[in-house]
Order: sequence, then structure tokens, then C-alpha cells
Amino acid sequence: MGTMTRKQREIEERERKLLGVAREMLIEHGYAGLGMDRLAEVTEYSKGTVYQHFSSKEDLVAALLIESCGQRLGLFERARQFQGRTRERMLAFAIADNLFARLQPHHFRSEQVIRWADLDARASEKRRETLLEQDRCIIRWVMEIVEIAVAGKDLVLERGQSVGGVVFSLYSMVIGSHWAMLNFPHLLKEMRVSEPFESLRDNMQTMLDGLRWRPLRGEWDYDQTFQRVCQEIFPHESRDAGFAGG
Amino acid sequence: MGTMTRKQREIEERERKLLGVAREMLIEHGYAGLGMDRLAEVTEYSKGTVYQHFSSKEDLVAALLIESCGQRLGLFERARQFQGRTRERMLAFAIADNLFARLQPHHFRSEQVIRWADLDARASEKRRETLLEQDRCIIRWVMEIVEIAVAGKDLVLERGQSVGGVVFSLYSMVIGSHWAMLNFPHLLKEMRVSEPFESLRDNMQTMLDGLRWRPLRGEWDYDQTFQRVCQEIFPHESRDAGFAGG
DNA sequence: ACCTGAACACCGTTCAAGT
DNA sequence: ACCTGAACACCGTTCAAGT
Repeated sequence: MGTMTRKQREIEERERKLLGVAREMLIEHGYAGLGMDRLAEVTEYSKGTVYQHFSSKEDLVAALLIESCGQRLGLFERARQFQGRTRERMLAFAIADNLFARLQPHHFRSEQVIRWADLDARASEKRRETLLEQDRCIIRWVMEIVEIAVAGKDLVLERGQSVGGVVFSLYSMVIGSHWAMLNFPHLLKEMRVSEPFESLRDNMQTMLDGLRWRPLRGEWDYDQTFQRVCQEIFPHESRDAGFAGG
Repeated sequence: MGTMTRKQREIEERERKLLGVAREMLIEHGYAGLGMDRLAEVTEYSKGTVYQHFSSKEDLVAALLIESCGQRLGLFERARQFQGRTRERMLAFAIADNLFARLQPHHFRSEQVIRWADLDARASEKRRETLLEQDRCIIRWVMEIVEIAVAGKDLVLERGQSVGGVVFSLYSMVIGSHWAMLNFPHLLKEMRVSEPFESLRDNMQTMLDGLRWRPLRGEWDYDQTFQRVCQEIFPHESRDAGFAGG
């Protein structure tokens, strides 16, 4: 949009700066440590100006969430491009999520905050809608793969199973693992799980085996798929995240 | 303890009343709607008295969590008594958790709050330690069953798998499902999952099949096990929770 | 038209005064 | 020794005044 006035560009620039500083504060000092007061002070804008951008503190956190969800969406979009068997393509999504969790370790804490807070009441209509749409988009992409797998007979659903149910199982395992890593490090220790990300990938494969999603682990070299996804789709990110490549 | 003085009993009684009213407020109006101010007002004690029981608002919520975790622990303790194959005994735990989630639907919201808040800094040492111990206890019981299954060859761990890893997979699926039900009802709708509790039970069975935990679903009538657990261990609760029995 | 920051409101927490 | 509630502190939010 080259039609933007200088004023509009200034406002955009200001919002970027506000979000940047706010993210730092949130990561560094948590939700309580992120103060509208201090944000104005640090960025050297007035409180009124901050409130022109964000209708409330929740709205500000919603804006931060939208930013990081956008990054996740980008990773998923690229994972979608991966060519291979349906189960391999599902693995590509798992890797995208995995990379996202490593690159944005603070994201889930913000997400927890915002989901808990009266987001529905306090964040702006527009930002709420954006968040919902981002969520829905990822679900749809994952459901799409499951549907293709079913259509191509890689996956045969038993009586009582459904495409959505399969997605629900994978989704809840991913969410639950992140939640446990974030909130229950002591429990991971009790379980003697030292590499939760690896464990999660392994557990997802076990789940897919349980669903009899072909080819099964015994019939295919998924370590190689993992390598291919890292190299072909995420060469940069997988290096940054420290994926050894195995 | 019949040695308790009248004073001590009065204090206990007061704490029960405070917790009861606080729970109502939390369920009814959320974390923000639970005010130390209003709690004192409604119970007709002074603020100072409230603070003699709970060192901070977080400490109060921690006390509520301890209460409901205690109830969960009770259900798990009874589930432990169930006699059967190792996989059936694991199912008994799943049912215990399921019943707990239905009987205490507010619990997970409080848990979210308290895990997110600076619990470690703001709840009293004693209550923090109690919560940790309750968590650990359940993990140990579940790990115990997995260990028995491995010892008895019902479950054979592949290279790279571990008892803790198995528990982590089940645990994260349970946590993640609850989290999704609580925070993403719109996503469940997108996935067309109308009965998340049933879906969760099914997904756990799929996971156990993926692990090849014997007897597999195809080799055993787990619907009957479900009935047995409900009738023998939780006759009361399963009726209250509206388990149709299928 | 836009920005500012003093003032307000709300609520968690404390503590001097009372019994 | 125990209880009270006025007062304090902190922080999200607003709005009258300024440019």
C-alpha cells in the first residue's frame, strides 16, 4: 500500500515500537510486570497515546498473540507445501508446531493469560475476530490432510471415529504437552522426561500408529522424512532451534 | 483429633465458610470477580481476619485448588482398588479423571489462574508444597501401573520409549483435552467434536493400541470394563455425572 | 485533530487502634 | 490475644486542558 500517508506510517511505526517493548516486558517480568504506565514511560509516549492503539491491557496482549500466531500460521503455510505421503505431511505440521514452540517460548504463557482473562469482554472486536480466524485456519489445514488421508485410504476410520476426532486427539496432545512443559516442569522431572519435544513427536507417531494411519512406523523411515522437512521446508529455523537432525 | 480446642474448631469452621463462599464467587464471577473485599463483606468477617487465613489472594486460590485436587486424589485412590488387567486398571484412572472433570468443571479454570499467577512467589510455602505433593502422588500411581504392565509383559517398550514417556503422552492428552474444552469451544465446533469426554476416552484407547498395550481393543470388551468400573468403584459419581453407561 | 498527564477508580494489602 | 476497618499502594483507565 504505497498510498499510505506519512501520518499513517508514523502510527504504524509507533505500534510496532509499542508491541516490541510490551513483548519484552511480558517475557521479562510476566503479565503483572507489563504495565500500561511503564509501557508509556519506556516508549516515551503518553498513556493516552497507548490507549489510542489498544483499548485495554487485554487488547494489547491480544495484539501480541496475533503477532506470534501469525508467525505460527506462516510456518504452517510452508509446511503445507511439503510433498509426500499424507502421514508425512501431517508430520510436517507437527514439526512446524514444534519449531514455533521453540522459537516463541513465551507465546504459550501469553496465550494462557489471554485465554484466561475476560478476553471476550475486554479485547477489541477486531482483534478477537482475527485470533479466532487464525485458530480456525490451522484446524482447517490439519483437517484437510486427515480428509485426504481418508479419501486415499491411508487412514480408515473405525465406527465412532471421525476426522474431527482425530484432529482433536493430536491437537490436545500438542496443547497438553506445551502446557505441561510450561507449568509442570516438576512433573516432567517426576516422569523422567528430559526431552519433552522429542517425546511429543514420538507420542504423536504412536498415536498415528494406533489409528493405523499408513504407512506405519515399521513400514517407513520417518527419521528421513523428518530430515527432509527440516532441510526442504525449514532449513533456517531448524538450525536456529537446534534440531540436531535425528 | 478430639484434642482440638473450641477455638481451633471455630477457626476451622471459619476457614470452611471462607473457602465455600470464595469458591462460589470464583465459579460465578471468575478470578477478577473474586475480591478479598467482597469475601470479607459477604462472610461478615473483617479483611484482617481473611488475611489471617490466607496470606494473599493467590494463597486463597491455592487453598481452593488443594481442596479440589484432594477430591481428585480420592477418586484416583478408589480407582486404584479396581482389579483387572493392567490396561483395564489404567482405564479406571481415566474414568476417575473424567468424573472429576465433570464433577468439578470449575477446577481447571482455577488451576489455570493459579499456575499462571506468580504462585511460586505469592502462595504460602505450605500450600505450594501440598499442591506439588498431590500432583506427584497421581503421577506415581499412574507410573506404577505402567511399570506393572511392563513387568508383566502386557506392554513392551520399544527402543527410545520409557515408562515416563508413556505417562507423559496420556497426561498431555488429558490436560490438553480439558484445556481445549475450557478455552476453545469454538475449535471443538470447528472439529465437529460434540462429545469431547467420549472422544477423549476413545483417543486414549487409540493411544494404548498404538503402544500395543495388551489386550488390544480388538481383543477385549472395554465397554464392559467401563461398566464394571462405573458400577464397582463409582456407582454414585457415575450416576451424578450422567454416564449413560455406554 | 491529536496528544498529554493529572486525576479517578478499583482492589489487594497493611497496621494502628480498639476490645 | 484477637479482631477491625480506615488508610495506603498500585495500576488500569479516562478526560479536561493544552498545542
